[in-house]
Amino acid sequence: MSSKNWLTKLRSQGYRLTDARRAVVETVAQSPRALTPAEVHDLSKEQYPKLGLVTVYRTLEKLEELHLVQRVHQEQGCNAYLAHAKGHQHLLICQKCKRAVYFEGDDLNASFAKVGEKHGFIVQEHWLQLFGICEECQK
Amino acid sequence: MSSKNWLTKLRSQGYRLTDARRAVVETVAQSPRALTPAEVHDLSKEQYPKLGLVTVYRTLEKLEELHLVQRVHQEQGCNAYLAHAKGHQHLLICQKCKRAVYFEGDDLNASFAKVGEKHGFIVQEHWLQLFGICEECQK
DNA sequence: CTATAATTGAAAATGATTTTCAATAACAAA
DNA sequence: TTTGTTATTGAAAATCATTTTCAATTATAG
Repeated sequence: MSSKNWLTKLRSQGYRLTDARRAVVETVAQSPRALTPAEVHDLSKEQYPKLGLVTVYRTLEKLEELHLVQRVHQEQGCNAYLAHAKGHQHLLICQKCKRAVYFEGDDLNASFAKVGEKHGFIVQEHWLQLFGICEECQK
Repeated sequence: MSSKNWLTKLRSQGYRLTDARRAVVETVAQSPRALTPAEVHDLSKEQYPKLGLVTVYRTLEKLEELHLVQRVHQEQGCNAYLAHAKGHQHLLICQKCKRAVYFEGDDLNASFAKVGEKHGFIVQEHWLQLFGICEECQK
């Protein structure tokens, strides 16, 4: 989904479209990797220099609420945001350049339910992330 | 591994055994769920009231370094510590009581490598956690 | 028992995030 | 358009978790 659609969705939820929001949305929507609020701030200021860090936090909060971005957990921290994929997908993250790629894993659900059963649990959610080295970084 | 073994390991690494450390170790070693530093502090003070929160942080840091505990990531936060399992295991966490149970998933490695391949990645690590409701909490 | 050096807790410092607030700007309605 | 209302903004202050500093304490080697 492009940044234009994100703005449309924001608007349709009653939020106003401002230059600050446009800058944040563009930055996050086109990033190949998850970004921290501070990174979003730095990058977005190139487009809109007046942007305050507080507004970045507030905008990311709204984007998460609308499921346009998701929080990504990594060794280095758990406060980075990435454009959300449609449906339930999992992440493959490059340990070098941090590039994030979504993949489906629907065939796993059954085996997860089975693991739960074995321990008396009813499994309702799962969290799966793979870490490795991407094609680019292998060179 | 019991708290006694943890103390032995600490000692064998040259760390001194103090009442503060004994209290923290006992608390974490016998907990069925991951605990935040603040929770460890509260619980351990029952055994050793003088205990400072700073010492809890420092002790958890050492326990993590010795692979006696691991950090657990959850919706509510990513700063909770749990007794570590032997080898590489995954977690099954109850969404109600937070009880954590380890399970093996070695058969998954091959399918993870395949997913990576499909995207040009060499997969080196993975992160898997299941969330659900445990037997107790289903009642 | 003693000397040394690790460990401690309190207080201060740090860093990330949130709240407060007056000024600004988006946009619905005229 | 213009205007009025109200959401949004950025700066500064407040908060909260974590880390650092430091002088006093205490574990332990000898």
